[in-house]
Amino acid sequence: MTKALYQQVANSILEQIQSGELQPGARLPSENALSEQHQVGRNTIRHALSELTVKGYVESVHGVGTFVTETLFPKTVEFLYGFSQEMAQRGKNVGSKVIEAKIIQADPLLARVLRIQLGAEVVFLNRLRIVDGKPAAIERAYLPHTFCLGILEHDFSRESLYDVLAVQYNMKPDHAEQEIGAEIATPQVAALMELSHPAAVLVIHRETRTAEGRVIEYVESEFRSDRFRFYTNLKASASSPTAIFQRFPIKSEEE
Amino acid sequence: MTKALYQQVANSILEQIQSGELQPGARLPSENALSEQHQVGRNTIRHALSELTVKGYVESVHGVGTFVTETLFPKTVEFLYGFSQEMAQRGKNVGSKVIEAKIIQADPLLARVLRIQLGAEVVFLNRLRIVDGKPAAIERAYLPHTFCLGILEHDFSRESLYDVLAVQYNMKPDHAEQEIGAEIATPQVAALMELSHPAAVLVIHRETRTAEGRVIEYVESEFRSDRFRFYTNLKASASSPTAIFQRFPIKSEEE
DNA sequence: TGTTCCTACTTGTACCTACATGTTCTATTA
DNA sequence: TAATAGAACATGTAGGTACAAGTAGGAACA
Repeated sequence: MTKALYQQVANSILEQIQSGELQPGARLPSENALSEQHQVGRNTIRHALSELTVKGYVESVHGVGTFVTETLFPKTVEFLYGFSQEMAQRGKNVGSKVIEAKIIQADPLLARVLRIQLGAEVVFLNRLRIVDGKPAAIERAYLPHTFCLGILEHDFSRESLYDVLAVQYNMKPDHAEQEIGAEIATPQVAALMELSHPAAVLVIHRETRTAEGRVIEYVESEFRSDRFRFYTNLKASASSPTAIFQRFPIKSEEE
Repeated sequence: MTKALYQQVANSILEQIQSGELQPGARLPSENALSEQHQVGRNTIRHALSELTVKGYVESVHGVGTFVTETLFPKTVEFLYGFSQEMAQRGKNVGSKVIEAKIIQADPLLARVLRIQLGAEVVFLNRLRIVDGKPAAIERAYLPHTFCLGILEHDFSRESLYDVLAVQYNMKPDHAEQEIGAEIATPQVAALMELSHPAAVLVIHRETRTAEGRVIEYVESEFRSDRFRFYTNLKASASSPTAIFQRFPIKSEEE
């Protein structure tokens, strides 16, 4: 199964960019030139360039040409790791305490988010994350059980969820979308994180997917706002990851 | 100057979505049907749908149809705009109330962030942002005065700061870095935003730069957490800086 | 009853033409 | 010399055709 022509062209150009053959700011050959080079129609070239534009690799200027994007910041500003890797990379000492780990049934929210049927089995993993000996965050992860049968036999106070998923189930997280909000910690959450009431926490909802687009997990978490900030780069030219918006209310603690 | 046909079509469909005429999950007419309805070629329809797909409003399924997106997380491919443009694009009615606008002297933090000398003149603009008639955010912007002499003569309850910077001073924001945190609103902030105490707010610190890397402004803002979330895409493709980390403490209310 | 196959319909890919619009540079003109 | 007009070339828009590929439902058959 060979890929579509426009993807081949896009890959070819992308390789030239990533190999340094095409430097940032460099001008690509014109669409007509590319059309001749690759022996495909101009539409196909435009399709390929459109893909690269959406992904932020190139920019077109009407009447002038198409250029490799100049990135002050590395293009993909954010990267996706599990909490453990993320913290380990920062030289932090990470621990986890499993509060709850069980199979539950998908409620309407979970069914919609995980793209599974209402009532289907869902792995529920509720952990307190500990950084340098102090409570830092609470993470409630929901995974479709079909993808990871028997996963609860692992001890997630020692093992990393993403490691297990990658090694045992060959499910590698590729991209995710998340929302960041602020809330007053509920008494339960405050107690677990040893916060005095009232305290503000960062509330994050995250959908993690594989490269193929399958939803691996949906995570709700609260981070201690005195220990964490989220950091983002914004860009004006290419498509950029951040936005402000109003959405559904973040649902309160379950049960 | 009338817009391009594909944009007209895209807008027409978008209006149907936003008006609720097309519910999330609903199926759009087929491309051929749309082509007949709007009396344009199928290519033009596909161009319009492609735009809507990139912006996350619709999704196409090969062989089945095109549907209004029903993800929890809309794929907002947003750019770096000022607050006004950002909100206007979402069809919100935006207003501003100038709380304070004056020249101050750079304290050590401002001097460091704005890359200017200690004590240099800084434009300070403190605004209450109003969306759809209700207080939504407080924004305290700091700009090096040398870049924008006389800027305070504008009425920023009507004019957009970014518009004035672009038109009058040719300073176009190109990229920015920001931190997102959570805090309990101070009594002053809570009062301005009509929040009952205690309330959690999203605290954002942002450094905005031109394409050349000059710092245009440093902004501190608080957003009502019941009206805003921040949205981010994460990608795992390469390894580079990460999203979560601890930074310098967000300083408390000045004065 | 249950399975298979075919058909109709959908989106996806690929090519073509034509003209509009914006930019840049060159040659002509005042 | 300086301004202008135009040529050449870039991307943008809009339309056409044809076929590939995926899906769903109904008809035919075992």
